[in-house]
Amino acid sequence: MAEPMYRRIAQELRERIESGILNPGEQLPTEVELVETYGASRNTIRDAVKWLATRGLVESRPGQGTFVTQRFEPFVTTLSADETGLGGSEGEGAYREIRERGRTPSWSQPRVEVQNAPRYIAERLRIPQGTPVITRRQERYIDKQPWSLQVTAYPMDLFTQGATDLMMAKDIPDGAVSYLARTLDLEEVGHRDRILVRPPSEEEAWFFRLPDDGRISVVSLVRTGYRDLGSGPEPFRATFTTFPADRNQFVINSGSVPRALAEPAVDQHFDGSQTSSVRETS
Amino acid sequence: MAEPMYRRIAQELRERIESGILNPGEQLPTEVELVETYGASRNTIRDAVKWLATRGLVESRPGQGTFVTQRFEPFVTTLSADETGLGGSEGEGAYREIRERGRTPSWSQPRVEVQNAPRYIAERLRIPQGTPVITRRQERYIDKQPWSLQVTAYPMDLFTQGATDLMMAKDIPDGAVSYLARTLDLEEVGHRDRILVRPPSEEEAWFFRLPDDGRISVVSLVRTGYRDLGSGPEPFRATFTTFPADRNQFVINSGSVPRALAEPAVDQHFDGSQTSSVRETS
DNA sequence: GCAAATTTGTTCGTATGTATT
DNA sequence: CAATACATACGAACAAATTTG
Repeated sequence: MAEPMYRRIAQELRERIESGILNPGEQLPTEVELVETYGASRNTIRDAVKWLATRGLVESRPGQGTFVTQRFEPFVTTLSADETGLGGSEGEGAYREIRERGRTPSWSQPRVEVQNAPRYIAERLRIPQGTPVITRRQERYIDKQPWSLQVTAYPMDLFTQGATDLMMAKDIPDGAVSYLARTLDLEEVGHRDRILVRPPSEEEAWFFRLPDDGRISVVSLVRTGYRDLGSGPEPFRATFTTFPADRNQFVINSGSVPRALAEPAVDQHFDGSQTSSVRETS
Repeated sequence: MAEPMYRRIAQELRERIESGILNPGEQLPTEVELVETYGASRNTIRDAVKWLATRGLVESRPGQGTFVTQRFEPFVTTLSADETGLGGSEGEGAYREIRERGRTPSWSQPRVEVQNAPRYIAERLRIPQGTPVITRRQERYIDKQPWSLQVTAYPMDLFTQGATDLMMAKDIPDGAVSYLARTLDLEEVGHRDRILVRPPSEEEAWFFRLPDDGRISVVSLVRTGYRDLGSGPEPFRATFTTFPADRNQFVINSGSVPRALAEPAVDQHFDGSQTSSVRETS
């Protein structure tokens, strides 16, 4: 009796899902059917289903029913560019990687804005909060599915000094970094990537069609690009890219590694091998 | 009337939390108090509180009350080792980074096991599933708080060929990679990191004290190390490290970047600037 | 295009159990 | 042991979304 009834029901449904009796996309019995099957009240059945829904095992749709959640096939992005410029998560290298993997990239026209740097930009560019910066924002798709949201922030200086295309709401085909190299003789001597995981913003949840309970996080990739004016590396751009965490993986190569593009890893927990006994979710 | 009552109540409580009227760790009014405040039934109040709990804003404790969730200060791990070997997420480099940041690392004695390679190991080492491998497993702490779980798998060959310490349940002070270099003249010519985000296993949820609803994911870092026997890079070890996603960030340096260790980034969404109107969570 | 049937969503009331102080 | 606070469970009614006839 330690286990409450709604949990026992949830467990049993869970086993039916994990053993493959109920396949992804399939409909669960309706609430009324479950009431009859388990001899519990409808509220208790609903508690059980909600327990499963919270854990992402099922999704309920009003007027239709409750369905086993569909998993996405993960997409792999290589953060380190190789000698040929393949990968790197940005610009043409990223799109080439997608094509190399047999899929089709597409992207929106950039939206350009001058805004007063909020904290997360100011910190990266080492400027006071509120300083005007140019931001270029783009939605990126794979096979027409929303894949990532990208925003890059540049100090206004770069525009003043002649990089006028930064303010144009059109693609820079060879990438903004090489445009800046061409135009201002500005060389990116290095960059630093930060990776963090956080709940989606409303905009992100909407764009990626994530459930509105924040259960699925986004991976936020922040790349700061540095130039050197003689006194050490100084940031001149910050790129913020977000990816839904449930269908993206990232790869970083270092030194000599196999030539082939990395395949998705099995997205699977490595539990305590044979050590752990049948410990159930308590 | 479009918005159900429990959502309006949840919204109002949420605003009280986000505006700082209710601070992290503080207790919410009890259910009975909320019943009086909002003139709703206790079940409706509970629905509102559950809505907040699902999103990780509050946590309920039986017999005590409901409290605003405490956030952790993020810890930053540098995945790319610098010239001095600082960082790199493994072995002494990782512990040096922790000390450099003014915190204290500790770790468990490794647990060594010979097990039949499950799929996620077999795929990395490119061996058939079920082949025996040596696994070394370690818990790692920062300031006594659980920080990460690490498992490294090696092919049995390495042991057979003389790397007998791999099977000893004691620390290899300078790291297993340099031990293998010393003993077998095995050079790691490169490695590939994979980063993915997934719900915690039961063991992980327990070790990291994560809520049991799987709301907080773990970041899984998979590093495959390669050697070269003349026919291109071949994997000889696979290290799986998991970190709770809500309190860890990762940094990868490339080229010339500032010397100082990277500080945590503001873990904050960049919403559609001024574009988005007052769209509420629907 | 509409009405009926189906299915989940919201809300109330009530009673009892369990954990903590 | 008593008081407090959240957890579980039942029953009932009506609302809202969707599909079907």
